[in-house]
Amino acid sequence: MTKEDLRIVYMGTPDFAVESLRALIEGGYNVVAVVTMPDKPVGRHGSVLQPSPVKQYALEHGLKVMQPEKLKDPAFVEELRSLKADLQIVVAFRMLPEIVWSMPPLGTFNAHASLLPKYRGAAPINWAIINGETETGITTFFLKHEIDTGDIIQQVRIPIADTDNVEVVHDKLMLLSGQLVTQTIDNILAGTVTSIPQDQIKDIPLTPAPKIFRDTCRIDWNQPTKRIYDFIRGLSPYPAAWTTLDGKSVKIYEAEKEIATPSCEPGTIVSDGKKTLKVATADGWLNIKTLQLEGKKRMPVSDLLRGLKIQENAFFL
RNA sequence: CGCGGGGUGGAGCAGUUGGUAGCUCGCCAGGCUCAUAACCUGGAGGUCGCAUGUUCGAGUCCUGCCCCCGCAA
Repeated sequence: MTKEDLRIVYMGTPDFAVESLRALIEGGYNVVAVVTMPDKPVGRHGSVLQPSPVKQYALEHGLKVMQPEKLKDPAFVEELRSLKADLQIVVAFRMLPEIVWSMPPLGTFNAHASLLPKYRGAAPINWAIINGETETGITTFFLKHEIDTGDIIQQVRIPIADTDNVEVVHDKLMLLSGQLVTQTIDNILAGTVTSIPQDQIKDIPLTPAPKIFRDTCRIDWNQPTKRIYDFIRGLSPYPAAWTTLDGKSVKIYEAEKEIATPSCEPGTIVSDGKKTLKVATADGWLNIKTLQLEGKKRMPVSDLLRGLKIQENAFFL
């Protein structure tokens, strides 16, 4: 079978998933349909429905788009079956029922943004950075019942620099995932795939990467500098670590570590009123560089300090 | 029609009960200095988001619209 004959159904939703779809289309693969989330309201006020990034790309390229409300819906399953796909590929989508992933003869594989079995779950990039990992990567694996536990096909790894935030790592992995997806297909076609069960990989702590909610993003200034530093970059630019000042929320996007013994309570703000604003932690300081006050735009600390007068004993909570 | 904050010279903000705009910076010119995110002097730059009204007169009040942001999804 050649790649032109191979009938592929692609499933994905956000920007991250567009890159792999693009790699397929530009690589001349035969994508017979794209499955993505139904249009959802986006934004503050309206009930305006937004198509997912994957749907937008698919439409621009004249691909068939399916947006089932429920993946177990018989009508959807029937339509999927009628496509006679040989292979299904999932990137940043959602949990699939067995009836769907077990359908194609060659199976269904997923590209996941971590070095499985580490960081199984919805937010692998965030958690890898939050936990101070120095490397991560992309893993392709065949789907099975439990999420992100399938047999591993291929992996690529990249280093995480101490200064990388989610945006940087996300973009790198996004590009890599496109390459790995096409490589994986080629290997499947060539019959050179030897997938290995994840439980054969020993001596690795199974750090989970669950979906992140707002409560999780609140900064605890009683933590050590390094922990908070990783926490901030692991949530930047989205969903963003936050704290409060005078009862208002403040998102912090960028900070620098400063080693120096704190002489005051964690959370205490020290500022020269011009260029710098630093906060005491359990064992040092964090020099805040970029932040955003509730109702304001994101801005550098120096901009903020031109207008806002920090009080003498101000502190973050 | 989900709740809320905001749109004022290049940046961030003030502007009291309506009477044509101010602060901290930046910028330009000059001065001082070995030097500085230093200091001094002078200067340019705003039809106060848009459009309607009310008024002798509106950034400041009414109405409509556009845009930005926080929460919630």
